[in-house]
Amino acid sequence: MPLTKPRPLHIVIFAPVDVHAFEVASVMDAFHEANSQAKFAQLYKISFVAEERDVIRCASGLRIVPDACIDDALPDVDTLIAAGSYGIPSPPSSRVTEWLRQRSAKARRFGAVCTGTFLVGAAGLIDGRNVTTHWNYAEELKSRFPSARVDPDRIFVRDGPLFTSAGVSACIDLTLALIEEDHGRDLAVSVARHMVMYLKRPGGQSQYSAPLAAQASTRSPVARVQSWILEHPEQNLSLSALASRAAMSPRNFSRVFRSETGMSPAAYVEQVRMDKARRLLEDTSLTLDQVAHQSGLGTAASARRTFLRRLGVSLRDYRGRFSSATTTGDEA
DNA sequence: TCACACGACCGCCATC
DNA sequence: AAGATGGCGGTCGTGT
Repeated sequence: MPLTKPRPLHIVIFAPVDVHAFEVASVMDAFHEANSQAKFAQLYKISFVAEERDVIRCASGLRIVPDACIDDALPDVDTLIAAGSYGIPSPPSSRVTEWLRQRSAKARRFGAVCTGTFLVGAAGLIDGRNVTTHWNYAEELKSRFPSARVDPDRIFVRDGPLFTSAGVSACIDLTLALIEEDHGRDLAVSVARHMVMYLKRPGGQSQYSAPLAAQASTRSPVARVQSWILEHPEQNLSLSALASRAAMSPRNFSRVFRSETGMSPAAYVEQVRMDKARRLLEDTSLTLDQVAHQSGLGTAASARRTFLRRLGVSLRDYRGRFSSATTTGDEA
């Protein structure tokens, strides 16, 4: 019976007319770098989509060919990203706004980089939401979408499943944050290093992307607890324990955590523990019981259940498949 | 494999 | 008055 690899997350990048080539390329490069850095298979499948199948002329004059157009079937979209154009994008066609609405509704998360926020806005997806965009167009965004809460000082804003980023190079910060959210801090650091980027930008707190901000000590109680979880996955991380660490009631902590991170405390804890366990399996020769304990997944038996549920493989099979000691060289 | 126990989540309402 | 917070209880998922 063939082993089930973790299924790659399908990233779909939509480009408008006069797109900033840098934004498309850097987002794709960062996800591609994550694939290269990972020792196992493919973490991300990336599709570049435009309204039509024709070659796109970017604002700079660079010409690129879309993988697909919006009429094509795109199975299992995990993350939908609308790229920005040079200046404020002209209002998208109703085909595009309808496509954005339908795709974002099915995606796990969606959003925009730079002035791409105008596109998701035109699709009605930022009403009542916290968003950002290129600082130069923040006022215009506010006037066009008065119900959206626009914060022009942020590099990256997350509001539930919706994410938006500031201009141009901030889309790399956004991508690093998404990678960290999916696969943990170590991979995000590694990708940032290879792209010669700061994982955490120097400067004010407001510049930090949301998941990365968990590193900072002066952030919200939730961010501090996230940081604690990352450093102590083996400890008691029950809802009540986390809530008391944040000096909140369990009910309120649960509520605030979800509103800030888009996921429940337990889901976040499990993701962090899985990430730790995967690294231990890949990089060490600890016994399965030791891996389970050190990652906070309990016993080898309970960790096995978690692995089967999340990845479809047992710990033993995962190590056999992905451990650096047994890498067969066929990953690509 | 099944039943039971427990914890997490979340809607609802009260309170601050 | 309105938003933030906390408690209760029903439901669901998971571990033993």
